[in-house]
Amino acid sequence: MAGHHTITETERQVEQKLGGMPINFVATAAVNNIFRGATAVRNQLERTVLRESGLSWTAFVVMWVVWVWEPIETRVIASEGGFSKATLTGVLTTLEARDFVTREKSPLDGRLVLVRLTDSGRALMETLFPTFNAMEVEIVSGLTVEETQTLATLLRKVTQSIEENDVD
Amino acid sequence: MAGHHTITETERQVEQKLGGMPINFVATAAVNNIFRGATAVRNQLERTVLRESGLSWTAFVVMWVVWVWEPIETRVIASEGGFSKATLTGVLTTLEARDFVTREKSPLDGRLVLVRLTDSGRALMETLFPTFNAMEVEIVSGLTVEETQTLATLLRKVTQSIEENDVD
DNA sequence: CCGAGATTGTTCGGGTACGAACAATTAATA
DNA sequence: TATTAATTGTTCGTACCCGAACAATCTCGG
Repeated sequence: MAGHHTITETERQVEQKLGGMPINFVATAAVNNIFRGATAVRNQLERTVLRESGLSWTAFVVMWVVWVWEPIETRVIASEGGFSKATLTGVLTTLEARDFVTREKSPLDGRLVLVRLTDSGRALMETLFPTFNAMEVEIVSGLTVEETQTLATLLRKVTQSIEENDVD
Repeated sequence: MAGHHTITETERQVEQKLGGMPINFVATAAVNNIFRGATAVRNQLERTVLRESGLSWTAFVVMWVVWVWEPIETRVIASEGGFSKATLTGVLTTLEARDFVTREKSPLDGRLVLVRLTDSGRALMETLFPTFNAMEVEIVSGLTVEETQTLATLLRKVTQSIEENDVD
């Protein structure tokens, strides 16, 4: 399913479209695969483990961060999860309506909102996370432990490099 | 900005939440980093090169696939891009309204729809892709060429493994 | 021929996803 | 202590994003 065309086939086509323009296909391949991998992983997890609980990927990430660090400020959740605060507002509203989390104003800083899991949310994560982790293991089962660690390290380098440049 | 908490800190918290349950943190780290990396890469490209052209990430991917392979059937675009056909319908409608692509029924199979770039769409890609590629190069600039290739290879393995299991 | 079954793109409904504008609150500065 | 500046979460508008249901179309056994 991963693409009907081979890589060299695609490269040949692109080179032809651009005449002699120098294109770095190694960089293109890496970026392409990051995104294709992320989509595949996300869809796989949403279609299997998350399906029965009715959580989207993002909702699960929010639940996980809150579960580990509660009480936690919303700005930290957004930063930790890698999405915007506007997105987080919507997801938190959904999770609150399903009685998985609660929102409360910080007593020390009126601008901040603290998020906690409800008992029901905590119970969900205690059964969901082990199942989720089992699927994560299956997802990287084609890689050795060393390769899995290398993958994580390389991706962390890319992410850090982007986020450092962002500050400029 | 990539997370206020260190990895070991998080692992300690999770282990405490789950008592003695065996969790594979290497798999978790890999999956986390795939997704954080993809989000960072996508946002970076959307905020820089894609911004001025008014294309979203997905719209660009569609444009790119069509540019390389036109005329192309919509089902191939969806498969190649890694998103659902429902998503593609919406994106194609947007791109058609902006006069970047055209849709036409296949003369051989009435169920299929063939997509092509307009002259305007082709002109856009010819100037946009080199710029896009330059940013891709910058994104992986923290990695050596060998590391970049390794990253692509490992991600391809993960994606393939998922998509092979999907068929079952 | 023909009807059951498979395939394709669209529609629909609900849930993200983002930037920009906003009001509330706190911090910084004179 | 005022007044400006910075920070935070929400709202708004627009654009994805997916699964499920659907109509149109093709396939293939009989």
